[in-house]
Amino acid sequence: MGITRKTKSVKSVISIFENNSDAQSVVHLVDLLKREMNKTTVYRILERLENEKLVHSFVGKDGLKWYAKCTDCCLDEHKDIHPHFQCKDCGKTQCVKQEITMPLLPNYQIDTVEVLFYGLCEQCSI
Amino acid sequence: MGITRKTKSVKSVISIFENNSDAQSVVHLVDLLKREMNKTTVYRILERLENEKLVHSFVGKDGLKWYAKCTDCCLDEHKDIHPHFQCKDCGKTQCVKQEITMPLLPNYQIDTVEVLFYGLCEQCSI
DNA sequence: AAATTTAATGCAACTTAGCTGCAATAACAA
DNA sequence: TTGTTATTGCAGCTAAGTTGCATTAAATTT
Repeated sequence: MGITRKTKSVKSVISIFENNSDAQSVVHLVDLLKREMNKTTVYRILERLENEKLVHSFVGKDGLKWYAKCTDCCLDEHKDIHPHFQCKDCGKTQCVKQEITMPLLPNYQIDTVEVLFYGLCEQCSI
Repeated sequence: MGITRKTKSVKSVISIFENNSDAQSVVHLVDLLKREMNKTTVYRILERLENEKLVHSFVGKDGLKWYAKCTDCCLDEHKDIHPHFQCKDCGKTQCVKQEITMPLLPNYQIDTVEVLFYGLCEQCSI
Protein backbone atom coordinates (compact mmCIF):
# COMPACT_ATOMS: atom_id res chain seq x y z
CA MET A 1 0.00 0.00 0.00
CA GLY A 2 1.28 3.38 -0.94
CA ILE A 3 3.12 5.04 -3.78
CA THR A 4 5.39 2.29 -4.95
CA ARG A 5 6.03 3.52 -8.46
CA LYS A 6 7.20 7.01 -9.37
CA THR A 7 5.52 7.21 -12.74
CA LYS A 8 5.58 10.22 -15.04
CA SER A 9 1.99 10.98 -14.01
CA VAL A 10 2.74 10.79 -10.30
CA LYS A 11 5.73 13.12 -10.66
CA SER A 12 3.59 15.51 -12.66
CA VAL A 13 0.93 15.71 -9.94
CA ILE A 14 3.51 16.09 -7.18
CA SER A 15 5.26 18.91 -9.03
CA ILE A 16 2.04 20.93 -9.11
CA PHE A 17 1.88 20.88 -5.33
CA GLU A 18 5.58 21.65 -5.06
CA ASN A 19 5.29 24.69 -7.27
CA ASN A 20 2.23 26.10 -5.56
CA SER A 21 1.40 25.97 -1.89
CA ASP A 22 -2.28 26.70 -2.54
CA ALA A 23 -4.86 23.97 -2.29
CA GLN A 24 -6.06 22.54 -5.60
CA SER A 25 -9.55 21.36 -6.41
CA VAL A 26 -9.67 17.99 -8.12
CA VAL A 27 -11.68 19.55 -10.91
CA HIS A 28 -8.89 22.05 -11.51
CA LEU A 29 -6.21 19.40 -11.42
CA VAL A 30 -8.07 17.20 -13.88
CA ASP A 31 -8.36 20.14 -16.25
CA LEU A 32 -4.75 21.16 -15.73
CA LEU A 33 -3.52 17.67 -16.52
CA LYS A 34 -6.01 16.64 -19.19
CA ARG A 35 -3.36 16.54 -21.95
CA GLU A 36 -1.05 14.42 -19.82
CA MET A 37 -3.33 11.88 -18.23
CA ASN A 38 -6.84 10.55 -17.82
CA LYS A 39 -9.09 12.02 -15.15
CA THR A 40 -9.41 8.63 -13.50
CA THR A 41 -5.65 8.59 -13.12
CA VAL A 42 -5.72 11.97 -11.40
CA TYR A 43 -8.31 10.74 -8.92
CA ARG A 44 -6.32 7.60 -8.21
CA ILE A 45 -2.98 9.33 -7.82
CA LEU A 46 -4.47 11.83 -5.39
CA GLU A 47 -5.96 8.99 -3.39
CA ARG A 48 -2.55 7.34 -3.15
CA LEU A 49 -0.77 10.57 -2.28
CA GLU A 50 -3.26 11.07 0.52
CA ASN A 51 -2.69 7.57 1.87
CA GLU A 52 1.01 8.33 1.83
CA LYS A 53 0.20 11.52 3.73
CA LEU A 54 1.95 13.66 1.15
CA VAL A 55 -1.26 15.61 0.66
CA HIS A 56 -4.50 15.99 2.58
CA SER A 57 -8.01 16.62 1.37
CA PHE A 58 -11.05 18.56 2.48
CA VAL A 59 -14.42 19.62 1.13
CA GLY A 60 -14.83 23.21 -0.02
CA LYS A 61 -17.83 25.46 0.48
CA ASP A 62 -18.87 24.40 -3.03
CA GLY A 63 -18.93 20.73 -2.07
CA LEU A 64 -15.90 20.02 -4.27
CA LYS A 65 -12.92 18.06 -3.05
CA TRP A 66 -9.71 19.97 -2.52
CA TYR A 67 -6.18 18.76 -1.94
CA ALA A 68 -3.22 20.52 -0.39
CA LYS A 69 0.35 19.57 0.26
CA CYS A 70 1.18 18.55 3.81
CA THR A 71 3.85 20.95 5.04
CA ASP A 72 4.00 23.42 7.86
CA CYS A 73 0.21 23.36 8.03
CA CYS A 74 0.29 19.86 9.46
CA LEU A 75 3.80 19.12 10.59
CA ASP A 76 3.10 16.43 13.13
CA GLU A 77 0.99 14.25 10.87
CA HIS A 78 -2.61 15.06 10.26
CA LYS A 79 -3.77 17.09 13.18
CA ASP A 80 -7.42 17.14 13.98
CA ILE A 81 -7.87 20.85 13.78
CA HIS A 82 -6.59 22.14 10.52
CA PRO A 83 -8.38 25.21 9.17
CA HIS A 84 -8.63 26.17 5.53
CA PHE A 85 -9.54 29.38 3.82
CA GLN A 86 -11.50 29.77 0.59
CA CYS A 87 -11.91 33.07 -1.26
CA LYS A 88 -15.44 33.62 -2.50
CA ASP A 89 -14.16 35.96 -5.20
CA CYS A 90 -11.12 34.41 -6.84
CA GLY A 91 -11.51 30.89 -5.46
CA LYS A 92 -8.02 30.84 -3.97
CA THR A 93 -7.98 28.17 -1.30
CA GLN A 94 -5.25 27.55 1.20
CA CYS A 95 -4.24 26.12 4.53
CA VAL A 96 -4.50 28.45 7.49
CA LYS A 97 -1.36 28.50 9.55
CA GLN A 98 -2.93 29.19 12.85
CA GLU A 99 -3.70 27.25 15.97
CA ILE A 100 -7.33 26.79 16.82
CA THR A 101 -8.83 25.56 20.03
CA MET A 102 -12.11 23.74 20.03
CA PRO A 103 -14.59 23.07 22.78
CA LEU A 104 -15.15 19.47 23.79
CA LEU A 105 -18.50 17.87 23.10
CA PRO A 106 -19.37 15.78 26.14
CA ASN A 107 -20.27 12.16 25.35
CA TYR A 108 -19.18 12.55 21.75
CA GLN A 109 -16.06 11.02 20.27
CA ILE A 110 -14.71 13.58 17.84
CA ASP A 111 -12.24 12.36 15.22
CA THR A 112 -11.70 15.49 13.21
CA VAL A 113 -12.84 19.07 13.17
CA GLU A 114 -13.02 20.68 9.76
CA VAL A 115 -12.82 24.44 9.82
CA LEU A 116 -13.41 26.43 6.66
CA PHE A 117 -13.05 30.20 6.59
CA TYR A 118 -14.98 31.72 3.71
CA GLY A 119 -14.61 35.29 2.53
CA LEU A 120 -12.17 37.53 0.70
CA CYS A 121 -8.44 36.92 0.50
CA GLU A 122 -5.81 39.61 0.84
CA GLN A 123 -5.90 40.47 -2.86
CA CYS A 124 -9.67 40.50 -3.23
CA SER A 125 -10.41 42.48 -0.07
CA ILE A 126 -8.50 45.55 -1.23
CA MET B 1 -38.69 37.61 -2.95
CA GLY B 2 -39.25 34.84 -0.47
CA ILE B 3 -41.91 32.34 0.45
CA THR B 4 -45.02 34.03 -0.73
CA ARG B 5 -47.22 31.00 -1.12
CA LYS B 6 -47.82 28.37 1.55
CA THR B 7 -48.39 25.44 -0.75
CA LYS B 8 -49.03 21.89 0.31
CA SER B 9 -45.44 21.01 -0.62
CA VAL B 10 -43.95 23.89 1.34
CA LYS B 11 -45.93 22.94 4.44
CA SER B 12 -44.80 19.37 4.03
CA VAL B 13 -41.12 20.32 3.96
CA ILE B 14 -41.47 22.68 6.89
CA SER B 15 -43.21 20.03 8.98
CA ILE B 16 -40.23 17.71 8.59
CA PHE B 17 -37.97 20.27 10.21
CA GLU B 18 -40.54 20.97 12.90
CA ASN B 19 -40.80 17.33 13.86
CA ASN B 20 -37.06 16.71 13.96
CA SER B 21 -34.36 19.07 15.08
CA ASP B 22 -31.64 17.11 13.27
CA ALA B 23 -30.15 18.37 10.07
CA GLN B 24 -31.43 16.72 6.90
CA SER B 25 -29.44 15.94 3.80
CA VAL B 26 -31.14 16.99 0.59
CA VAL B 27 -30.76 13.45 -0.69
CA HIS B 28 -32.68 12.18 2.30
CA LEU B 29 -35.38 14.80 1.96
CA VAL B 30 -35.86 14.04 -1.73
CA ASP B 31 -36.25 10.38 -0.90
CA LEU B 32 -38.54 11.07 2.03
CA LEU B 33 -40.82 13.22 -0.10
CA LYS B 34 -40.64 11.34 -3.39
CA ARG B 35 -44.30 10.30 -3.27
CA GLU B 36 -45.45 13.83 -2.54
CA MET B 37 -43.38 15.97 -4.85
CA ASN B 38 -40.72 16.13 -7.51
CA LYS B 39 -37.08 16.34 -6.47
CA THR B 40 -36.74 19.65 -8.31
CA THR B 41 -39.48 21.00 -6.08
CA VAL B 42 -37.62 19.89 -2.97
CA TYR B 43 -34.48 21.69 -4.10
CA ARG B 44 -36.41 24.85 -4.92
CA ILE B 45 -38.39 24.90 -1.69
CA LEU B 46 -35.22 24.47 0.37
CA GLU B 47 -33.62 27.33 -1.53
CA ARG B 48 -36.57 29.56 -0.72
CA LEU B 49 -36.70 28.50 2.92
CA GLU B 50 -33.03 29.38 3.19
CA ASN B 51 -33.59 32.82 1.66
CA GLU B 52 -36.32 33.32 4.20
CA LYS B 53 -33.84 32.29 6.87
CA LEU B 54 -36.14 29.56 8.15
CA VAL B 55 -33.40 27.03 7.54
CA HIS B 56 -29.68 27.19 6.92
CA SER B 57 -27.44 24.94 4.88
CA PHE B 58 -23.94 23.58 5.09
CA VAL B 59 -21.77 21.01 3.35
CA GLY B 60 -21.20 17.67 5.05
CA LYS B 61 -17.97 15.72 5.21
CA ASP B 62 -19.23 13.77 2.21
CA GLY B 63 -19.76 16.89 0.11
CA LEU B 64 -23.54 16.60 0.32
CA LYS B 65 -25.72 19.56 1.15
CA TRP B 66 -27.47 19.54 4.50
CA TYR B 67 -30.22 21.74 5.87
CA ALA B 68 -31.23 22.47 9.42
CA LYS B 69 -33.94 24.53 11.04
CA CYS B 70 -32.85 27.89 12.39
CA THR B 71 -33.67 27.87 16.09
CA ASP B 72 -31.58 28.16 19.21
CA CYS B 73 -28.52 27.25 17.20
CA CYS B 74 -28.65 30.58 15.46
CA LEU B 75 -30.89 32.85 17.45
CA ASP B 76 -29.67 36.22 16.30
CA GLU B 77 -29.86 35.54 12.59
CA HIS B 78 -27.13 33.63 10.84
CA LYS B 79 -24.10 33.95 13.00
CA ASP B 80 -20.74 33.51 11.43
CA ILE B 81 -19.58 30.73 13.64
CA HIS B 82 -22.06 27.94 13.72
CA PRO B 83 -20.63 24.45 14.28
CA HIS B 84 -22.23 21.24 13.12
CA PHE B 85 -21.67 17.66 14.07
CA GLN B 86 -21.83 14.63 11.79
CA CYS B 87 -21.69 11.05 13.00
CA LYS B 88 -19.48 8.86 10.86
CA ASP B 89 -21.40 5.79 11.96
CA CYS B 90 -25.12 6.52 11.82
CA GLY B 91 -24.94 9.71 9.78
CA LYS B 92 -26.87 11.74 12.34
CA THR B 93 -26.08 15.38 11.73
CA GLN B 94 -26.98 18.27 13.96
CA CYS B 95 -26.28 21.80 15.04
CA VAL B 96 -23.82 22.18 17.89
CA LYS B 97 -25.12 24.45 20.59
CA GLN B 98 -21.85 25.83 21.71
CA GLU B 99 -20.01 29.11 21.34
CA ILE B 100 -16.79 28.99 19.41
CA THR B 101 -14.16 31.67 19.19
CA MET B 102 -12.06 31.97 16.10
CA PRO B 103 -8.78 33.72 15.51
CA LEU B 104 -8.76 36.67 13.15
CA LEU B 105 -6.95 36.34 9.85
CA PRO B 106 -5.15 39.65 9.29
CA ASN B 107 -5.90 41.30 5.92
CA TYR B 108 -8.62 38.80 5.17
CA GLN B 109 -12.33 39.58 5.20
CA ILE B 110 -14.03 36.52 6.62
CA ASP B 111 -17.75 36.16 5.98
CA THR B 112 -18.43 32.79 7.52
CA VAL B 113 -16.58 30.08 9.34
CA GLU B 114 -17.89 26.58 8.80
CA VAL B 115 -17.01 24.19 11.56
CA LEU B 116 -17.80 20.52 11.18
CA PHE B 117 -17.15 18.06 13.97
CA TYR B 118 -16.86 14.52 12.65
CA GLY B 119 -16.89 11.42 14.79
CA LEU B 120 -19.24 9.33 16.88
CA CYS B 121 -22.45 10.62 18.42
CA GLU B 122 -23.65 9.80 21.91
CA GLN B 123 -25.44 6.65 20.74
CA CYS B 124 -22.67 5.33 18.53
CA SER B 125 -19.80 5.97 20.94
CA ILE B 126 -21.19 3.66 23.59
C1' DA C 1 -67.61 32.95 -6.15
C1' DA C 2 -65.78 33.46 -10.63
C1' DA C 3 -61.99 35.45 -13.08
C1' DT C 4 -57.30 36.77 -13.18
C1' DT C 5 -52.52 36.86 -12.18
C1' DT C 6 -48.34 34.77 -11.51
C1' DA C 7 -45.71 31.92 -8.16
C1' DA C 8 -44.99 27.18 -7.78
C1' DT C 9 -44.71 22.63 -9.67
C1' DG C 10 -43.81 18.45 -12.76
C1' DC C 11 -41.35 16.58 -16.19
C1' DA C 12 -37.73 15.40 -19.02
C1' DA C 13 -33.45 16.20 -20.22
C1' DC C 14 -29.07 17.91 -19.00
C1' DT C 15 -24.45 18.81 -16.47
C1' DT C 16 -20.82 17.52 -13.68
C1' DA C 17 -18.09 15.06 -9.92
C1' DG C 18 -16.57 11.01 -8.97
C1' DC C 19 -16.33 5.85 -9.46
C1' DT C 20 -15.75 0.98 -11.61
C1' DG C 21 -14.19 -3.00 -14.43
C1' DC C 22 -11.18 -4.57 -17.49
C1' DA C 23 -7.72 -4.77 -20.93
C1' DA C 24 -3.32 -2.57 -22.15
C1' DT C 25 0.93 -0.45 -20.64
C1' DA C 26 5.04 0.61 -18.21
C1' DA C 27 7.88 0.61 -13.63
C1' DC C 28 11.14 -1.90 -11.63
C1' DA C 29 13.30 -6.05 -9.77
C1' DA C 30 15.66 -10.21 -11.04
C1' DT D 1 16.28 -8.46 -21.22
C1' DT D 2 12.53 -10.54 -19.25
C1' DG D 3 8.74 -11.22 -16.01
C1' DT D 4 5.73 -9.51 -12.55
C1' DT D 5 2.31 -6.55 -11.27
C1' DA D 6 1.24 -1.69 -10.17
C1' DT D 7 -0.53 1.82 -12.92
C1' DT D 8 -3.08 3.76 -16.59
C1' DG D 9 -6.66 4.59 -20.36
C1' DC D 10 -10.98 3.98 -21.78
C1' DA D 11 -15.74 3.65 -21.85
C1' DG D 12 -19.49 3.59 -19.41
C1' DC D 13 -21.80 4.29 -15.22
C1' DT D 14 -24.02 6.60 -10.81
C1' DA D 15 -25.77 10.21 -8.34
C1' DA D 16 -26.27 15.26 -7.00
C1' DG D 17 -27.91 19.08 -8.52
C1' DT D 18 -29.69 22.27 -12.41
C1' DT D 19 -32.51 24.18 -16.37
C1' DG D 20 -36.33 25.33 -19.58
C1' DC D 21 -40.83 25.16 -20.39
C1' DA D 22 -45.56 23.93 -20.23
C1' DT D 23 -49.05 23.18 -16.63
C1' DT D 24 -51.20 23.85 -12.15
C1' DA D 25 -52.82 26.08 -8.22
C1' DA D 26 -52.30 29.90 -4.52
C1' DA D 27 -53.84 34.26 -3.63
C1' DT D 28 -55.77 38.58 -5.18
C1' DT D 29 -59.22 41.24 -7.59
C1' DT D 30 -63.62 42.03 -9.45
